[in-house]
Amino acid sequence: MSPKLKTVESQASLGVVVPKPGRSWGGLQPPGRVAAPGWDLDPKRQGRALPHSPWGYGPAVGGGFAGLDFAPPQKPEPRAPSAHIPVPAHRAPQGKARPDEVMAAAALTSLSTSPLLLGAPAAAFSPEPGLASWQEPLVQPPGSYSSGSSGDWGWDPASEQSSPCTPSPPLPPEAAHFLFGEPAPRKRKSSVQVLFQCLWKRCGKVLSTASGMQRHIRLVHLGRQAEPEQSDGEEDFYYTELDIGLDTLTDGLSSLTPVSPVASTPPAFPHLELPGLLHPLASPPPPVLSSARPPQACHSDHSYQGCLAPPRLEPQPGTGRACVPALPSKLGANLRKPRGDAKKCRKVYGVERRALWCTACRWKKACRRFLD
DNA sequence: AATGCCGGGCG
DNA sequence: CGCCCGGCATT
Repeated sequence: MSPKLKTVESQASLGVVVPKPGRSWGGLQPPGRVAAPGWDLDPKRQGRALPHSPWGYGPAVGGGFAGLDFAPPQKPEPRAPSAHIPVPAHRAPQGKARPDEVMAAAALTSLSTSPLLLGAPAAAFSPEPGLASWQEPLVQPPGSYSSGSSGDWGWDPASEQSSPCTPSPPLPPEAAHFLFGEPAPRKRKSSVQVLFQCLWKRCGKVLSTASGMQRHIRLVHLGRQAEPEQSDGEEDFYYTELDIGLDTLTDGLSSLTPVSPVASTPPAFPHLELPGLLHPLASPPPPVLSSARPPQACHSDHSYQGCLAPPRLEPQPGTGRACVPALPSKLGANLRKPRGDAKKCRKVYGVERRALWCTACRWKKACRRFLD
């Protein structure tokens, strides 16, 4: 009879995705990245049936939500946000190393633990090379501004108005650390920064810690005040992780080749909470470019991981294109937009996870999540 | 071939 | 409107 049973899909996605009435965006992402579990769907024809359980990422997660009748997800196993990345506690100096090696090792060890050599921030990371350390208390110098929000920073593309430039101090060294790499100075290579992005409809807030994100969701969206302890874990459902290739960032930031002259208005990436750094585009003329703002860490290509354009960076649809100073709007020309090179939902999530795309993308419209 | 998305159709 | 897709420009 009916050729396509699209209703099935929509219901499936909506039903599953929306634990609460009124919310429709179901950009939920399985814990951890791309586990791409049982999506045995055929992206081609097939009426794009969704996988049997869009968010049932395997039993490992506790299989809380596989059906339509799902209730607020069972706490899917306290997702240790960045617990993956097993950092060997320490490369224990081998007993039988050559003397010089031992020396080197010793030197390194002392280096990494000596506060003196590291300047101030020593306090920020525990002696134990830890993710744990940065996850929570990071970005918070012992005695300085410790406002209500206990230690997670974040920036909020959507509710920008709140305070684009929170009265924040010059940017403590810790922050720099955070920006440029990892919390702990060691653990150099192939590092991945994990951020947490709120998936609530028009929010998109990004925080550095899962706990912070949970709190955000709990308070702002769920309107609860409950103690985190007695949370039922529903918040988990409303945010996702963003992986950010730090290497990319570091590269970009440190070795800024004097390229990308004008126009290139790359999406600022999340951690640039620095008031001035943010909004290279939305803000008026660059108040002189002293030596300040680096062109930006990534202006194209492979660095998209670090450039996940924060959803909705633009101030308002109404104001028209206040940004993009140059670019003599060749709009007159019927030409389409040159096709921004920002990675769109499709690329980011892949066809298989179409359900995670923004609506626009799903409808084959201009992507609204990763604006150019 | 894959992507991004305009233009347009349908309920 | 929301939703979807044909089809075309781009990559």
